[in-house]
Amino acid sequence: MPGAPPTLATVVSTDWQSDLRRRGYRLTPQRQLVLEAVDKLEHSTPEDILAEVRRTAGSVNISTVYRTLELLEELGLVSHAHLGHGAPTYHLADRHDHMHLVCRDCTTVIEADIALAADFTDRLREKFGFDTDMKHFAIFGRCRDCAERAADGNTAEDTEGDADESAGGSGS
Amino acid sequence: MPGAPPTLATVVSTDWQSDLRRRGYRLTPQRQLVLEAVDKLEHSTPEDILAEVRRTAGSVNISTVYRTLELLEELGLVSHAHLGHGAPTYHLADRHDHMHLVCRDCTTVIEADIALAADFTDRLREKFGFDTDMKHFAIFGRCRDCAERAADGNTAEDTEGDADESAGGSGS
DNA sequence: CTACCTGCAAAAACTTTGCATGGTG
DNA sequence: CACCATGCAAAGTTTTTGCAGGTAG
Repeated sequence: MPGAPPTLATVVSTDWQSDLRRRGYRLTPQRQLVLEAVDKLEHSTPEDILAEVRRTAGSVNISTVYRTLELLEELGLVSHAHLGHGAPTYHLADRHDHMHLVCRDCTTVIEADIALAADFTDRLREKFGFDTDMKHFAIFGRCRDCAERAADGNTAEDTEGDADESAGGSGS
Repeated sequence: MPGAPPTLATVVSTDWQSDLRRRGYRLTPQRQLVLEAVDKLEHSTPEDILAEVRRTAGSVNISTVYRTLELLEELGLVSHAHLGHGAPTYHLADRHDHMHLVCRDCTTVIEADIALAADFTDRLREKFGFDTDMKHFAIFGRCRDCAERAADGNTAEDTEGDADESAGGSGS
């Protein structure tokens, strides 16, 4: 590998392809495009990914996206998380060592370093022998703005975006 | 009802009915049965609840269960949690002030006191102003047994029960 | 009696599967 | 050129919605 600076895209595109081959899978444009879309979109549902992929290859089918995501996850390249009751969101496994704080009112997703949970996960390990992965499910609650709004004694339903009903991947 | 000892069932059946009426809703057998089923089953999916309700009223429809759960949640009587990627589980809002530690391998659900998360949630409040509800989403990870089994250097797929694929409510 | 509720059926949202064609290695 | 992967369509799950008749109050 001469000269190319190790951007994330490069890092990703370096060895996963041989890994695929080694395991008897094939390298296809669809698989590259799905991986790139996951990389680019950061927290995206299968539908989001399909839309992104179709900007380049319009004929790609949703079932291919599902099959590819499953494969890439098996290879350890991507992971998914549950941020709401809807579709799971996918992201590169490497980047993304953070938790998701999801606001129940406005759907906002705050990304927080998992180090913040270290004491907590230590305690769970001591007490239950439980080895915690804080990244897989959202941490649910209420963000500062919505908490203040609620405390302001107003009854306003305002934004009306029940996080649990639709925490897609649109917002960033 | 005079003299009845305040069992949980009694506590529940005391004032929610007047609350319903006060808000213009009606008291129906279906609603009572759904609430009782949620009480009895503890961590139950809509399907579980339907099955339980039908033991008494065989003609009740699944859509009534969904509508009723939504209503009861609005009234603050029940809550739901996401323990896997599948159906949410419902429980009485009063009882159930604990987190769910869900094992990714064997699907086991450990119930842990939320006090264990106090430091963690305090930190999230300080740092982000985020008011955390640890009960709404599962804490994902690996239980002691499965961790040991994995560490034992065996490659066994053994139990094979991907929690994320089907974390129902069976185990207690 | 009036309005809210329910059961039923159809639709919607999300995923999975079968099969014939096409492209990778 | 052998097989794996894809596109397409159909089916499977889970949840929501429209409607006509039923029932609580």
